Amino acid sequence: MPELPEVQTTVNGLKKVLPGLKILDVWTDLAVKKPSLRHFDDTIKNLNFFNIFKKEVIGSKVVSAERRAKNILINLSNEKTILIHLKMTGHLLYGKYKKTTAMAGQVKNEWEPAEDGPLNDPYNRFIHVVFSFSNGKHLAFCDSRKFGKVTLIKEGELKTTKHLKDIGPEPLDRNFDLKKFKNRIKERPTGRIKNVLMDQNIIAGIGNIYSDEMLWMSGIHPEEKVRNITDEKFKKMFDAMKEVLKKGISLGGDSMSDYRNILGKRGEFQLHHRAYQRKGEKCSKPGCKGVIMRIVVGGRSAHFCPVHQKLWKH
DNA sequence: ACTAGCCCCTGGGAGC
DNA sequence: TGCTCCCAGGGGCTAG
Repeated sequence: MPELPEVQTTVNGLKKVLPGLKILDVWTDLAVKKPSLRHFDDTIKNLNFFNIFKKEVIGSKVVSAERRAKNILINLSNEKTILIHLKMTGHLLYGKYKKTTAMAGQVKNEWEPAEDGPLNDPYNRFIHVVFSFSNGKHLAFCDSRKFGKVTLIKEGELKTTKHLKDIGPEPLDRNFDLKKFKNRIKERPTGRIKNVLMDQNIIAGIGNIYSDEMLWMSGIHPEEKVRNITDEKFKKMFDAMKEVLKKGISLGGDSMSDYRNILGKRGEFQLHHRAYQRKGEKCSKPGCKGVIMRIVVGGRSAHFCPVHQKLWKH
């Protein structure tokens, strides 16, 4: 599940390869397959709008790439920005692709990695959008469940677009200190901490994996009400948040599921899970005798240790 | 303010 | 081998 560390890993890769490249073409299969181009969001919801998108980006150069929350922003020389949200199963792949057009009498119109392209991993085969660049390489948007979105943001609308305007502060910003963290979280005093941490409008970029991990580390039950959390616990949770997100980035993200970096390679954070997807396993906290369990919180699975992550008692 | 529930979507795993 | 059923979940949405 792409969360902040996975999106950052992708953006770190894009920063190295995209700036200066001119976009020559854009292809999608979403135009010919039902249910059309919902992936291109409001402004680009049908083929006509995809053609507008194409017209807007072809011929411009990539200036820079950045991350905001779980969104990838690719800034273009025409002062527009391509916004990509990977949602659950999306990732971007950079390298050489070849287009296959015909097979067994049927018109096929798909792309596959060339030998020197991104790794031909089974999870890298769901290609739905391909950008072609002036250096002969491609950027492919791969997304098995097709939840991801591609949008074009016009000049001056980055601050006001609905995709970004309500997003909370970046947890790894130097300026984002314990006091600000606490104030943001406490805006939802009756909320359950797991839900509040994953609310993008409170803090940006945290999803199911990293919220489970930071709560495990700080010894807080995922259903704990925010108003019950002590200052001491806030400090632990804040430190755990920074640690776990930085660790995720340094390990190249989490590839327990289908996330891959832009070269098609796995990250390694999944090898360091303490809670997420460890239901039934012994808690790895030294001295703790708990067994990790799974419950549903806010419609999402939450994994935690019932021994060292107890609910506050009244 | 908050929650539950539904929806988008489809590969993969379990069960038969 | 192949069928059916269920699950995963980010985020948008509605209804309560």
